[in-house]
Amino acid sequence: MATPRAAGERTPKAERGRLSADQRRAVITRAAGRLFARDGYAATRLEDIAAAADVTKPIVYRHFESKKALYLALLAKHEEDLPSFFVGLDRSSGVESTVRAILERWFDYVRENQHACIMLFRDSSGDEEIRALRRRVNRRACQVIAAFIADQDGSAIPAEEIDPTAELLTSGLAGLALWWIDHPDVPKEVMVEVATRMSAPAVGAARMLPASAV
Amino acid sequence: MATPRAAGERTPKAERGRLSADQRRAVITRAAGRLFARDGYAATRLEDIAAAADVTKPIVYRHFESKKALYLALLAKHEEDLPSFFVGLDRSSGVESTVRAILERWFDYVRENQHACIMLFRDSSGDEEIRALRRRVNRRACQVIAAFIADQDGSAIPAEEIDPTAELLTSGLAGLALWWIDHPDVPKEVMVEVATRMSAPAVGAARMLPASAV
DNA sequence: GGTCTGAGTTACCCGCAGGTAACCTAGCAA
DNA sequence: TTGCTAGGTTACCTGCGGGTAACTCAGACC
Repeated sequence: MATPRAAGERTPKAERGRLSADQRRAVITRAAGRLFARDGYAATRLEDIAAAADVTKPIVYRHFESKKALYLALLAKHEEDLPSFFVGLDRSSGVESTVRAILERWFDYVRENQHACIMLFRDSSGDEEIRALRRRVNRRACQVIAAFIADQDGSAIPAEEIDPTAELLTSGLAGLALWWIDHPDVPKEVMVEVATRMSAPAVGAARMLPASAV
Repeated sequence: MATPRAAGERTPKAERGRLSADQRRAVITRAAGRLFARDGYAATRLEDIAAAADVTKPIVYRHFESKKALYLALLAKHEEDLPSFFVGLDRSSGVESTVRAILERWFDYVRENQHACIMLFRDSSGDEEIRALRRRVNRRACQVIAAFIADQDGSAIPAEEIDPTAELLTSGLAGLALWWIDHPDVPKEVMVEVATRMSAPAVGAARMLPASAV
Protein backbone atom coordinates (compact mmCIF):
# COMPACT_ATOMS: atom_id res chain seq x y z
CA MET A 1 0.00 0.00 0.00
CA ALA A 2 3.05 2.27 -0.08
CA THR A 3 1.36 5.01 -2.04
CA PRO A 4 3.71 7.96 -2.21
CA ARG A 5 1.92 11.00 -0.99
CA ALA A 6 2.62 14.63 -1.41
CA ALA A 7 3.16 15.98 2.07
CA GLY A 8 -0.04 17.63 3.30
CA GLU A 9 0.34 21.36 3.38
CA ARG A 10 1.55 22.59 6.72
CA THR A 11 -0.56 24.63 9.04
CA PRO A 12 -0.43 28.41 8.69
CA LYS A 13 2.50 30.19 10.37
CA ALA A 14 0.39 31.51 13.25
CA GLU A 15 -0.09 27.95 14.44
CA ARG A 16 3.55 26.98 14.53
CA GLY A 17 5.98 27.16 17.40
CA ARG A 18 5.16 26.35 20.98
CA LEU A 19 1.43 26.18 21.60
CA SER A 20 -0.78 25.47 24.56
CA ALA A 21 -2.14 21.95 24.86
CA ASP A 22 -5.60 23.00 23.76
CA GLN A 23 -4.35 24.88 20.75
CA ARG A 24 -2.08 22.04 19.74
CA ARG A 25 -4.86 19.56 20.14
CA ALA A 26 -7.03 21.65 17.87
CA VAL A 27 -4.27 21.88 15.27
CA ILE A 28 -3.75 18.13 15.34
CA THR A 29 -7.46 17.50 15.04
CA ARG A 30 -7.77 19.75 12.01
CA ALA A 31 -4.74 18.22 10.34
CA ALA A 32 -5.96 14.71 11.01
CA GLY A 33 -9.41 15.52 9.65
CA ARG A 34 -7.86 16.79 6.44
CA LEU A 35 -5.51 13.85 5.93
CA PHE A 36 -7.95 11.12 6.94
CA ALA A 37 -10.43 12.60 4.48
CA ARG A 38 -7.83 12.77 1.74
CA ASP A 39 -6.28 9.32 2.12
CA GLY A 40 -8.57 7.27 4.33
CA TYR A 41 -7.77 5.69 7.66
CA ALA A 42 -5.46 2.91 6.57
CA ALA A 43 -3.37 4.95 4.17
CA THR A 44 -2.78 7.85 6.53
CA ARG A 45 0.36 7.51 8.64
CA LEU A 46 0.47 9.01 12.05
CA GLU A 47 3.73 10.64 11.16
CA ASP A 48 2.03 12.46 8.29
CA ILE A 49 -0.55 13.82 10.68
CA ALA A 50 2.15 14.91 13.08
CA ALA A 51 4.07 16.64 10.30
CA ALA A 52 0.94 18.35 9.03
CA ALA A 53 0.40 19.68 12.55
CA ASP A 54 4.05 20.84 12.64
CA VAL A 55 4.91 18.49 15.41
CA THR A 56 6.35 15.00 15.94
CA LYS A 57 4.67 11.70 16.68
CA PRO A 58 4.99 11.61 20.48
CA ILE A 59 3.10 14.88 20.71
CA VAL A 60 0.19 13.35 18.88
CA TYR A 61 0.32 10.50 21.37
CA ARG A 62 0.23 12.96 24.23
CA HIS A 63 -3.18 14.12 23.00
CA PHE A 64 -4.64 10.92 21.64
CA GLU A 65 -4.23 7.42 22.90
CA SER A 66 -3.71 5.89 19.49
CA LYS A 67 -4.25 6.49 15.81
CA LYS A 68 -7.53 4.68 16.08
CA ALA A 69 -8.65 6.79 19.04
CA LEU A 70 -7.88 9.91 17.05
CA TYR A 71 -9.90 8.67 14.12
CA LEU A 72 -12.79 7.59 16.32
CA ALA A 73 -12.77 10.96 18.06
CA LEU A 74 -13.12 12.69 14.71
CA LEU A 75 -15.83 10.32 13.58
CA ALA A 76 -17.76 10.77 16.80
CA LYS A 77 -17.48 14.53 16.47
CA HIS A 78 -18.79 14.33 12.93
CA GLU A 79 -21.66 12.16 14.04
CA GLU A 80 -22.49 14.64 16.74
CA ASP A 81 -22.34 17.54 14.29
CA LEU A 82 -24.89 15.95 12.01
CA PRO A 83 -27.80 18.35 12.27
CA SER A 84 -31.35 17.15 12.45
CA PHE A 85 -32.54 17.58 8.94
CA PHE A 86 -36.08 16.70 9.82
CA VAL A 87 -37.12 18.98 12.65
CA GLY A 88 -39.07 22.19 12.40
CA LEU A 89 -40.21 21.65 8.85
CA ASP A 90 -43.10 23.51 7.35
CA ARG A 91 -45.13 20.61 6.06
CA SER A 92 -48.08 22.59 4.85
CA SER A 93 -47.02 22.85 1.21
CA GLY A 94 -47.04 19.21 0.30
CA VAL A 95 -44.55 16.39 0.23
CA GLU A 96 -42.40 17.63 -2.58
CA SER A 97 -41.62 20.97 -1.04
CA THR A 98 -41.00 19.35 2.34
CA VAL A 99 -38.52 17.01 0.68
CA ARG A 100 -36.94 19.94 -1.09
CA ALA A 101 -36.50 21.78 2.19
CA ILE A 102 -34.79 18.77 3.74
CA LEU A 103 -32.44 18.45 0.79
CA GLU A 104 -31.57 22.15 0.96
CA ARG A 105 -30.39 21.51 4.47
CA TRP A 106 -28.53 18.40 3.39
CA PHE A 107 -26.51 20.13 0.71
CA ASP A 108 -25.82 23.09 3.00
CA TYR A 109 -24.39 20.61 5.44
CA VAL A 110 -22.34 18.87 2.77
CA ARG A 111 -20.83 22.12 1.58
CA GLU A 112 -19.76 23.05 5.08
CA ASN A 113 -18.54 19.61 6.16
CA GLN A 114 -16.73 18.02 3.28
CA HIS A 115 -14.16 16.21 5.36
CA ALA A 116 -16.86 14.76 7.56
CA CYS A 117 -18.77 13.50 4.52
CA ILE A 118 -15.71 11.85 3.09
CA MET A 119 -14.81 10.15 6.35
CA LEU A 120 -18.37 8.98 6.87
CA PHE A 121 -19.28 7.94 3.34
CA ARG A 122 -16.18 7.27 1.25
CA ASP A 123 -13.59 5.65 3.45
CA SER A 124 -14.27 2.03 4.28
CA SER A 125 -10.97 1.06 5.86
CA GLY A 126 -10.18 0.55 9.50
CA ASP A 127 -10.77 -2.20 11.98
CA GLU A 128 -14.06 -3.59 13.10
CA GLU A 129 -14.77 -0.89 15.69
CA ILE A 130 -14.30 1.88 13.16
CA ARG A 131 -16.43 0.19 10.57
CA ALA A 132 -19.09 -0.42 13.18
CA LEU A 133 -19.25 3.27 14.03
CA ARG A 134 -19.64 4.23 10.39
CA ARG A 135 -22.29 1.56 9.94
CA ARG A 136 -24.14 2.90 12.93
CA VAL A 137 -24.25 6.39 11.46
CA ASN A 138 -25.51 5.00 8.21
CA ARG A 139 -28.11 2.85 9.87
CA ARG A 140 -29.43 5.78 11.86
CA ALA A 141 -29.76 7.82 8.71
CA CYS A 142 -31.77 5.01 7.17
CA GLN A 143 -34.00 4.75 10.21
CA VAL A 144 -34.73 8.45 10.21
CA ILE A 145 -35.58 8.39 6.53
CA ALA A 146 -37.67 5.26 6.93
CA ALA A 147 -39.62 6.94 9.72
CA PHE A 148 -40.19 9.96 7.52
CA ILE A 149 -41.53 7.78 4.72
CA ALA A 150 -43.80 5.86 7.03
CA ASP A 151 -45.04 9.18 8.38
CA GLN A 152 -46.40 10.44 5.07
CA ASP A 153 -50.17 10.50 5.04
CA GLY A 154 -51.60 8.48 2.23
CA SER A 155 -48.19 7.29 1.19
CA ALA A 156 -48.43 4.63 -1.45
CA ILE A 157 -45.29 2.85 -0.23
CA PRO A 158 -45.98 -0.68 1.04
CA ALA A 159 -44.41 -1.52 4.38
CA GLU A 160 -41.86 -4.01 3.09
CA GLU A 161 -40.56 -1.47 0.62
CA ILE A 162 -39.77 1.20 3.18
CA ASP A 163 -36.42 -0.09 4.36
CA PRO A 164 -34.89 -0.65 0.93
CA THR A 165 -36.23 2.70 -0.19
CA ALA A 166 -34.54 4.38 2.75
CA GLU A 167 -31.33 2.57 1.92
CA LEU A 168 -31.50 3.64 -1.71
CA LEU A 169 -32.02 7.24 -0.66
CA THR A 170 -29.27 7.17 1.92
CA SER A 171 -26.62 5.71 -0.32
CA GLY A 172 -27.74 7.77 -3.28
CA LEU A 173 -27.59 11.02 -1.37
CA ALA A 174 -24.27 10.08 0.20
CA GLY A 175 -22.83 9.29 -3.22
CA LEU A 176 -24.23 12.50 -4.63
CA ALA A 177 -22.65 14.45 -1.80
CA LEU A 178 -19.26 12.95 -2.60
CA TRP A 179 -19.76 13.70 -6.27
CA TRP A 180 -20.57 17.32 -5.47
CA ILE A 181 -17.41 17.60 -3.40
CA ASP A 182 -15.50 16.51 -6.51
CA HIS A 183 -17.48 18.94 -8.68
CA PRO A 184 -17.64 22.07 -6.57
CA ASP A 185 -18.67 24.31 -9.45
CA VAL A 186 -22.09 22.78 -9.78
CA PRO A 187 -24.59 25.12 -8.09
CA LYS A 188 -26.50 23.89 -5.10
CA GLU A 189 -29.81 24.48 -6.88
CA VAL A 190 -28.94 21.82 -9.42
CA MET A 191 -28.11 19.33 -6.71
CA VAL A 192 -31.33 20.03 -4.85
CA GLU A 193 -33.37 19.75 -8.02
CA VAL A 194 -31.83 16.43 -8.99
CA ALA A 195 -32.17 14.98 -5.52
CA THR A 196 -35.73 16.19 -5.14
CA ARG A 197 -36.83 14.72 -8.44
CA MET A 198 -35.70 11.32 -7.27
CA SER A 199 -36.56 11.51 -3.62
CA ALA A 200 -40.07 12.87 -3.72
CA PRO A 201 -41.60 9.89 -5.54
CA ALA A 202 -39.55 7.50 -3.44
CA VAL A 203 -40.98 9.02 -0.32
CA GLY A 204 -44.53 8.60 -1.51
CA ALA A 205 -45.41 11.71 -3.37
CA ALA A 206 -48.13 10.85 -5.88
CA ARG A 207 -46.84 8.21 -8.27
CA MET A 208 -46.43 8.77 -11.89
CA LEU A 209 -49.41 6.90 -13.24
CA PRO A 210 -51.34 6.70 -16.45
CA ALA A 211 -53.49 9.82 -16.57
CA SER A 212 -56.63 7.73 -16.36
CA ALA A 213 -55.70 6.49 -12.92
CA VAL A 214 -55.00 9.88 -11.40
CA MET B 1 -5.77 -2.81 11.87
CA ALA B 2 -5.07 -6.12 13.55
CA THR B 3 -8.65 -7.30 13.41
CA PRO B 4 -8.79 -10.90 14.53
CA ARG B 5 -10.55 -12.91 11.92
CA ALA B 6 -12.21 -16.26 11.98
CA ALA B 7 -10.28 -18.35 9.50
CA GLY B 8 -12.12 -18.49 6.21
CA GLU B 9 -13.64 -21.89 5.64
CA ARG B 10 -11.36 -24.17 3.73
CA THR B 11 -12.11 -25.38 0.26
CA PRO B 12 -14.07 -28.63 -0.11
CA LYS B 13 -12.10 -31.86 0.18
CA ALA B 14 -12.14 -32.56 -3.55
CA GLU B 15 -9.95 -29.53 -4.08
CA ARG B 16 -7.27 -30.49 -1.58
CA GLY B 17 -4.08 -32.39 -2.15
CA ARG B 18 -1.85 -32.02 -5.15
CA LEU B 19 -3.57 -30.20 -7.99
CA SER B 20 -2.61 -29.10 -11.47
CA ALA B 21 -1.51 -25.53 -11.87
CA ASP B 22 -4.77 -24.52 -13.54
CA GLN B 23 -6.89 -26.12 -10.88
CA ARG B 24 -4.84 -24.58 -8.09
CA ARG B 25 -5.02 -21.20 -9.70
CA ALA B 26 -8.79 -21.48 -9.86
CA VAL B 27 -8.96 -22.51 -6.21
CA ILE B 28 -6.81 -19.57 -5.19
CA THR B 29 -8.89 -17.17 -7.25
CA ARG B 30 -12.11 -18.35 -5.66
CA ALA B 31 -10.69 -18.18 -2.17
CA ALA B 32 -9.28 -14.73 -2.76
CA GLY B 33 -12.59 -13.50 -4.15
CA ARG B 34 -14.37 -14.70 -1.05
CA LEU B 35 -11.91 -13.23 1.43
CA PHE B 36 -11.38 -9.92 -0.34
CA ALA B 37 -15.15 -9.51 -0.44
CA ARG B 38 -15.47 -10.38 3.23
CA ASP B 39 -12.67 -8.24 4.64
CA GLY B 40 -11.59 -5.82 1.95
CA TYR B 41 -8.20 -5.49 0.32
CA ALA B 42 -6.22 -4.01 3.18
CA ALA B 43 -7.52 -6.29 5.90
CA THR B 44 -7.02 -9.52 3.96
CA ARG B 45 -3.65 -11.16 4.51
CA LEU B 46 -2.07 -13.16 1.79
CA GLU B 47 -1.51 -15.94 4.23
CA ASP B 48 -5.24 -16.14 4.87
CA ILE B 49 -5.87 -16.50 1.18
CA ALA B 50 -3.24 -19.21 0.93
CA ALA B 51 -4.74 -21.06 3.88
CA ALA B 52 -8.25 -20.77 2.45
CA ALA B 53 -6.92 -22.34 -0.75
CA ASP B 54 -5.24 -25.10 1.31
CA VAL B 55 -1.81 -24.06 0.30
CA THR B 56 1.05 -21.89 1.55
CA LYS B 57 2.13 -18.41 0.57
CA PRO B 58 4.84 -19.22 -1.99
CA ILE B 59 2.30 -21.15 -4.05
CA VAL B 60 0.12 -18.08 -4.28
CA TYR B 61 3.18 -16.17 -5.46
CA ARG B 62 3.79 -18.80 -8.11
CA HIS B 63 0.44 -17.92 -9.64
CA PHE B 64 0.22 -14.21 -8.95
CA GLU B 65 2.96 -11.66 -8.91
CA SER B 66 1.77 -9.93 -5.76
CA LYS B 67 -1.21 -9.47 -3.52
CA LYS B 68 -2.09 -6.38 -5.49
CA ALA B 69 -1.85 -8.22 -8.82
CA LEU B 70 -4.18 -10.88 -7.48
CA TYR B 71 -6.69 -8.26 -6.40
CA LEU B 72 -6.43 -6.40 -9.67
CA ALA B 73 -6.91 -9.62 -11.62
CA LEU B 74 -10.12 -10.28 -9.73
CA LEU B 75 -11.31 -6.72 -10.16
CA ALA B 76 -10.59 -6.81 -13.89
CA LYS B 77 -12.45 -10.09 -14.20
CA HIS B 78 -15.42 -8.60 -12.40
CA GLU B 79 -15.34 -5.58 -14.63
CA GLU B 80 -15.29 -7.81 -17.68
CA ASP B 81 -18.18 -9.88 -16.34
CA LEU B 82 -20.40 -6.84 -15.99
CA PRO B 83 -23.10 -7.54 -18.52
CA SER B 84 -24.52 -4.85 -20.73
CA PHE B 85 -27.72 -3.97 -19.01
CA PHE B 86 -28.81 -1.67 -21.78
CA VAL B 87 -28.69 -3.68 -24.99
CA GLY B 88 -31.55 -5.41 -26.69
CA LEU B 89 -34.27 -3.70 -24.69
CA ASP B 90 -37.86 -3.60 -25.82
CA ARG B 91 -38.50 0.11 -25.61
CA SER B 92 -41.99 0.08 -26.98
CA SER B 93 -43.83 0.04 -23.67
CA GLY B 94 -42.68 3.36 -22.30
CA VAL B 95 -39.88 4.58 -20.10
CA GLU B 96 -41.00 3.02 -16.88
CA SER B 97 -41.15 -0.51 -18.17
CA THR B 98 -37.83 -0.08 -19.93
CA VAL B 99 -36.31 1.04 -16.66
CA ARG B 100 -37.93 -1.88 -14.91
CA ALA B 101 -36.44 -4.30 -17.40
CA ILE B 102 -32.97 -2.86 -16.85
CA LEU B 103 -33.34 -3.14 -13.10
CA GLU B 104 -34.49 -6.74 -13.40
CA ARG B 105 -31.20 -7.47 -15.09
CA TRP B 106 -29.32 -5.50 -12.49
CA PHE B 107 -30.69 -7.43 -9.54
CA ASP B 108 -30.24 -10.72 -11.38
CA TYR B 109 -26.62 -9.79 -11.76
CA VAL B 110 -26.29 -8.76 -8.12
CA ARG B 111 -27.74 -12.05 -6.90
CA GLU B 112 -25.29 -14.04 -8.98
CA ASN B 113 -22.20 -11.91 -8.30
CA GLN B 114 -22.24 -10.85 -4.71
CA HIS B 115 -18.50 -10.96 -4.22
CA ALA B 116 -17.97 -8.85 -7.29
CA CYS B 117 -20.45 -6.26 -6.05
CA ILE B 118 -18.79 -6.03 -2.68
CA MET B 119 -15.31 -5.65 -4.16
CA LEU B 120 -16.52 -3.03 -6.61
CA PHE B 121 -18.85 -1.03 -4.41
CA ARG B 122 -18.07 -1.54 -0.74
CA ASP B 123 -14.33 -1.83 -0.34
CA SER B 124 -12.47 1.44 -0.69
CA SER B 125 -9.03 0.36 0.48
CA GLY B 126 -5.96 -0.30 -1.58
CA ASP B 127 -3.38 1.84 -3.25
CA GLU B 128 -3.92 4.40 -5.94
CA GLU B 129 -3.95 1.94 -8.81
CA ILE B 130 -6.65 -0.18 -7.22
CA ARG B 131 -8.77 2.81 -6.35
CA ALA B 132 -8.36 4.11 -9.88
CA LEU B 133 -9.68 0.87 -11.33
CA ARG B 134 -12.72 0.94 -9.09
CA ARG B 135 -13.28 4.59 -9.95
CA ARG B 136 -13.10 3.76 -13.63
CA VAL B 137 -15.78 1.11 -13.31
CA ASN B 138 -17.97 3.55 -11.44
CA ARG B 139 -17.39 6.33 -13.94
CA ARG B 140 -18.29 4.07 -16.83
CA ALA B 141 -21.50 3.08 -15.14
CA CYS B 142 -22.33 6.76 -14.74
CA GLN B 143 -21.56 7.46 -18.37
CA VAL B 144 -23.78 4.65 -19.57
CA ILE B 145 -26.63 5.82 -17.38
CA ALA B 146 -26.10 9.43 -18.43
CA ALA B 147 -26.26 8.41 -22.07
CA PHE B 148 -29.47 6.53 -21.40
CA ILE B 149 -31.01 9.57 -19.77
CA ALA B 150 -29.95 11.86 -22.58
CA ASP B 151 -31.41 9.37 -25.01
CA GLN B 152 -34.96 9.60 -23.70
CA ASP B 153 -37.26 11.37 -26.13
CA GLY B 154 -38.95 14.32 -24.57
CA SER B 155 -37.04 13.90 -21.35
CA ALA B 156 -37.57 16.81 -19.06
CA ILE B 157 -34.06 16.57 -17.58
CA PRO B 158 -31.96 19.69 -18.27
CA ALA B 159 -28.46 18.97 -19.56
CA GLU B 160 -26.60 20.13 -16.47
CA GLU B 161 -28.65 17.80 -14.31
CA ILE B 162 -27.82 14.66 -16.22
CA ASP B 163 -24.44 13.92 -14.66
CA PRO B 164 -25.49 14.32 -11.05
CA THR B 165 -28.64 12.33 -11.75
CA ALA B 166 -26.54 9.50 -13.14
CA GLU B 167 -24.30 9.67 -10.10
CA LEU B 168 -27.26 9.55 -7.75
CA LEU B 169 -28.63 6.51 -9.56
CA THR B 170 -25.30 4.75 -9.68
CA SER B 171 -24.48 5.15 -6.03
CA GLY B 172 -28.05 4.52 -4.97
CA LEU B 173 -28.29 1.29 -6.92
CA ALA B 174 -24.87 0.17 -5.75
CA GLY B 175 -25.84 0.83 -2.15
CA LEU B 176 -29.12 -0.96 -2.63
CA ALA B 177 -27.30 -3.94 -4.09
CA LEU B 178 -25.09 -4.14 -1.00
CA TRP B 179 -28.12 -3.82 1.23
CA TRP B 180 -29.82 -6.68 -0.58
CA ILE B 181 -26.76 -8.84 -0.13
CA ASP B 182 -27.13 -8.24 3.59
CA HIS B 183 -30.88 -8.92 3.46
CA PRO B 184 -31.11 -11.93 1.19
CA ASP B 185 -34.66 -12.80 2.20
CA VAL B 186 -36.15 -9.77 0.53
CA PRO B 187 -37.66 -10.88 -2.78
CA LYS B 188 -36.28 -9.51 -5.99
CA GLU B 189 -39.64 -8.05 -6.93
CA VAL B 190 -39.51 -5.70 -3.96
CA MET B 191 -36.04 -4.52 -4.96
CA VAL B 192 -37.10 -3.93 -8.53
CA GLU B 193 -40.21 -2.08 -7.46
CA VAL B 194 -38.33 0.21 -5.09
CA ALA B 195 -35.59 0.92 -7.58
CA THR B 196 -38.03 1.54 -10.41
CA ARG B 197 -40.10 3.96 -8.40
CA MET B 198 -37.04 6.09 -7.85
CA SER B 199 -35.27 5.63 -11.13
CA ALA B 200 -38.07 6.19 -13.58
CA PRO B 201 -38.72 9.82 -12.63
CA ALA B 202 -35.01 10.46 -12.41
CA VAL B 203 -34.58 9.26 -15.94
CA GLY B 204 -37.26 11.55 -17.25
CA ALA B 205 -40.49 9.64 -17.06
CA ALA B 206 -43.34 12.12 -16.75
CA ARG B 207 -42.87 14.22 -13.64
CA MET B 208 -45.18 14.07 -10.75
CA LEU B 209 -47.26 17.17 -11.31
CA PRO B 210 -50.52 18.59 -10.06
CA ALA B 211 -53.29 16.71 -11.79
CA SER B 212 -54.32 19.86 -13.59
CA ALA B 213 -51.03 19.94 -15.45
CA VAL B 214 -51.11 16.33 -16.65
C1' DG C 1 18.45 33.94 38.50
C1' DG C 2 17.07 29.46 39.95
C1' DT C 3 13.69 25.87 39.42
C1' DC C 4 9.69 23.52 37.94
C1' DT C 5 6.13 22.42 34.59
C1' DG C 6 4.98 20.76 30.42
C1' DA C 7 5.64 21.29 25.20
C1' DG C 8 8.62 19.30 22.15
C1' DT C 9 12.43 16.19 20.10
C1' DT C 10 15.58 12.19 18.89
C1' DA C 11 16.25 7.71 18.56
C1' DC C 12 14.67 3.68 19.28
C1' DC C 13 11.64 -0.94 19.73
C1' DC C 14 8.77 -4.39 17.78
C1' DG C 15 5.22 -6.89 15.42
C1' DC C 16 3.02 -7.69 11.36
C1' DA C 17 2.50 -8.86 6.77
C1' DG C 18 4.50 -8.95 2.02
C1' DG C 19 7.83 -11.34 -0.31
C1' DT C 20 11.73 -15.00 -1.15
C1' DA C 21 15.58 -18.71 -0.93
C1' DA C 22 16.29 -23.16 -0.33
C1' DC C 23 14.63 -27.30 0.09
C1' DC C 24 11.24 -31.55 -0.24
C1' DT C 25 8.47 -35.04 -2.56
C1' DA C 26 4.56 -37.17 -5.58
C1' DG C 27 4.28 -39.33 -9.47
C1' DC C 28 5.26 -40.08 -14.21
C1' DA C 29 8.49 -41.70 -17.94
C1' DA C 30 12.29 -44.20 -19.66
C1' DT D 1 15.15 -48.07 -10.36
C1' DT D 2 16.36 -43.96 -11.26
C1' DG D 3 15.78 -39.48 -12.21
C1' DC D 4 13.31 -35.41 -13.80
C1' DT D 5 9.44 -32.15 -13.45
C1' DA D 6 6.51 -29.47 -11.06
C1' DG D 7 3.55 -28.82 -7.00
C1' DG D 8 4.40 -27.91 -2.34
C1' DT D 9 6.71 -26.58 2.27
C1' DT D 10 9.70 -24.47 5.99
C1' DA D 11 12.12 -20.91 7.48
C1' DC D 12 13.61 -16.84 6.69
C1' DC D 13 14.38 -11.57 5.24
C1' DT D 14 12.72 -6.89 5.23
C1' DG D 15 10.40 -2.55 5.46
C1' DC D 16 6.91 -0.05 7.17
C1' DG D 17 4.48 2.09 10.54
C1' DG D 18 2.42 2.21 15.28
C1' DG D 19 4.03 3.11 19.64
C1' DT D 20 7.56 4.57 23.49
C1' DA D 21 11.78 5.77 26.60
C1' DA D 22 14.65 9.14 27.53
C1' DC D 23 15.99 13.38 26.96
C1' DT D 24 15.85 18.94 25.87
C1' DC D 25 14.47 23.34 26.46
C1' DA D 26 11.14 27.56 26.78
C1' DG D 27 9.15 30.40 29.80
C1' DA D 28 6.15 31.38 34.00
C1' DC D 29 6.59 32.12 38.70
C1' DC D 30 8.80 33.02 43.08
